[in-house]
Amino acid sequence: MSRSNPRVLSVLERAGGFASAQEVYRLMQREGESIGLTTVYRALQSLVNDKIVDILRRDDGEAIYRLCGDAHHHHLVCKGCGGTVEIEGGAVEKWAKVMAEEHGFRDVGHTAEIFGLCLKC
Amino acid sequence: MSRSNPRVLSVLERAGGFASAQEVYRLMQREGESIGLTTVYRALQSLVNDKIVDILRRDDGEAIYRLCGDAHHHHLVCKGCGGTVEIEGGAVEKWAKVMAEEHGFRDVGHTAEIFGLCLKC
DNA sequence: ATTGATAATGAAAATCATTTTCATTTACGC
DNA sequence: GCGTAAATGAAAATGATTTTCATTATCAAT
Repeated sequence: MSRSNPRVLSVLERAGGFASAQEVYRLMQREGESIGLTTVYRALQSLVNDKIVDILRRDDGEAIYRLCGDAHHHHLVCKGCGGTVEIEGGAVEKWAKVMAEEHGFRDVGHTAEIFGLCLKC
Repeated sequence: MSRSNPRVLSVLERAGGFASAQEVYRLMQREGESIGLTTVYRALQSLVNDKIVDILRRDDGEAIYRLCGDAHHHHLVCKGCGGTVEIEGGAVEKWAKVMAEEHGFRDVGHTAEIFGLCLKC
């Protein structure tokens, strides 16, 4: 019953542990892998069930799948050129943990992103 | 240019300050108000621009619009029931500011959300 | 009141991610 | 080989949201 297709997992890893179903599909196509979009969705769903990946939502509502246990980082995104810088987020981790505990939430994750204009833009 | 339809705002208030566009539309229909779905979307979008309502996402990706005070805050969202708690984010504000400065970014904003399971779920 | 410009409206069509259907193929135990 | 259950994927369906575009309301200036 496990449809956790290893090829899909591998692509997600190579994508930096962060991608939408559509992106995973496009990546595999570009690499010449033969796979259907349906299978990508099913594999990702299965990985979520197995708690190997986390599902979250982008601002536009598209689902993005993130490897669990990924030492996760945050992004500084430039609104001008779209460039991103990975940044350290210790303060955020702590904040999320404290806030969740304070309200009795469990099984918590978080997202945090900073956007602005970089030096060049 | 302000399309912040007061009828839509009123419905959102009466809905407990929390509803999706589709729900607002259905509510207004039920109350015999004549309005188009498109207008509901535009009104809500306008209210978001005017920072009168907040937009966030349900687990299924549907956008929900929520009345908010002017104070910039963050959300603790339950993956189970969709309930949200407004939380204090001083630590995040500081973090965002420091990180942006460190990389020479200007005109910065940020998003930060914590999600998990609340006590009841 | 009439005209004209501008903004608002909403029905219908388009878009796009995601899910479902279903016929076909693959894998595996016998 | 044979049969069965799982996996696959193309195509259709779904559902929220956006776009298009023709119509209507608003309102200031005459």
